[in-house]
Amino acid sequence: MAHHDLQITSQDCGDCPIRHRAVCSRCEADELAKLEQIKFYRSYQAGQTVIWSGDRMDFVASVVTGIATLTQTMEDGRRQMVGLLLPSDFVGRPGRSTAAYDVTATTDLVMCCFRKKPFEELMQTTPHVAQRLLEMTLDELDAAREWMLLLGRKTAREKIASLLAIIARRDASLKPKTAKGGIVFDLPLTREEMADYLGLTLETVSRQVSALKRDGVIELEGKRHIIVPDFDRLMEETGDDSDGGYLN
Amino acid sequence: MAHHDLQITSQDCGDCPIRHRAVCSRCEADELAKLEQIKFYRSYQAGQTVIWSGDRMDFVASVVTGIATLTQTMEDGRRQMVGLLLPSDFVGRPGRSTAAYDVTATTDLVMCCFRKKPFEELMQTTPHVAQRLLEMTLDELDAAREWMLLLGRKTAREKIASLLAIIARRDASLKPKTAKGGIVFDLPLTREEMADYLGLTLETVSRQVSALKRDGVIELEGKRHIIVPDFDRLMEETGDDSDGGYLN
DNA sequence: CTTGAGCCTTGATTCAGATCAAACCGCTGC
DNA sequence: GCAGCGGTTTGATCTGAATCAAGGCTCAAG
Repeated sequence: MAHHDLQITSQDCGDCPIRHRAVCSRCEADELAKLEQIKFYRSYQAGQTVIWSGDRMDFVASVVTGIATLTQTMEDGRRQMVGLLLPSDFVGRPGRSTAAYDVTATTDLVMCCFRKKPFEELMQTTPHVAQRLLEMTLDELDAAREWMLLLGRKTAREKIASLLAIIARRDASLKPKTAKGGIVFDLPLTREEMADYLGLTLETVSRQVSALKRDGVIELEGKRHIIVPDFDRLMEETGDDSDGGYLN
Repeated sequence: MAHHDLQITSQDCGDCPIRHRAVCSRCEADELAKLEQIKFYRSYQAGQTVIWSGDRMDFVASVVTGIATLTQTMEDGRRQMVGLLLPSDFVGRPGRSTAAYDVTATTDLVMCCFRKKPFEELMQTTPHVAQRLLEMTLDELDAAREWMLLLGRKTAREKIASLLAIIARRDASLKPKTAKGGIVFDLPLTREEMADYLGLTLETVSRQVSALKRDGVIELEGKRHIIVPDFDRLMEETGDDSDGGYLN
């Protein structure tokens, strides 16, 4: 309801950290100029709700920095995360006027927003935005289907290992290049959020993280900082095919 | 490997049963003519595999009649269905050269195929195909997220009720209009396929179907023919919000 | 009419993960 | 210094669905 969002000094798209990955990545200079005219930034603090499911939503947006989650909640409170939004990911759906999911900032978050109407018009006239959005949506659909296999058929231990592998990979693709021979990253999620992601309880998440630590698959520094001494070993624990099969 | 597909007499797009729902639904006469030039039909018998995951796939296609499934399989044989393809649904991904999932015909199946190269070129030149494909992909993504809630958080009974409701609804939207006061349809899936859809075992599926029957939520005629005397009652069993919330 | 294959149901038992319960850790604010 | 709180761990117990194991139904082929 109330927006606690801060206005941010407008920024040049040329300097944007997600310029080459987001929905605008295919745009030529003239298209970018048009986008720049209708864009505005919003910031949210960690823990804040960006939108509630069912609320009117008159903008679409890209995550610039920080992490947000998409969740669905049943009447009795059971929750399932259905999307984990990292920088460059897209929020909202052209052609839909209300939000279908709760969107929550899990870290401090900056989003680059476009009012929906102008954005939709722009999609009609500049094919590069629509093209890129289709590509991103297809990628998300693939990710959702991978996630369905995890939810439907994997054991608790495999689920945890899979989530760690996913975060490690995504993290690696954002960071320039970390020291080799041991992947290191911070969990951006609480145990409860991990549980909502994986379709488990937070107690089971905690137990299985401890078990992976006990078995030497991971090391912990504090509760959030993860060290993976042997990534292949972690991959074995995910239950996935060894050959990731990420061919085009 | 071997294709047991039959060639079908070419058909006029104007008479096509999915003309107004498939990826071609937005096309003008001239665009349709171009599509018509590169299309060809393929038929598969119930049970046949259309494509294996990892296989080269040089076409994309629409389901014209019949039902197909998308499934993922783990090395040890655990299977999860990740897509249920009804008439007008789209198969394949522009810009990808190998199949990501197993595609199987669960009933006799006719697909309208387009060679990938020409289809991709056509997408560049005729915006209506790309637009419609984006819309369909976004719909699929929403369905996948609904499915994730089901897999992660619903009980076996709720899963069965949800699947029956989904099939009933999809069925109703294809058929012109059935007699009111009691929805009636045939299950297009075996118990095992239902289990693969829901992340359950076939025994649990069988037990819960029996339980819903015992409790009067559904009636059975044979093993596949379902009668739903009170659709609201079935909806209560799904665990979903009563107000479907399907506002645009 | 019998046989067998595919599909389905039902029962007995087991077990992975949920639930219930307690306590711990690392903060922040006083 | 310590009270309080959010996040986390760990233990004990329970339970829903998996697993293991028979049979049953239907239909097609012999």
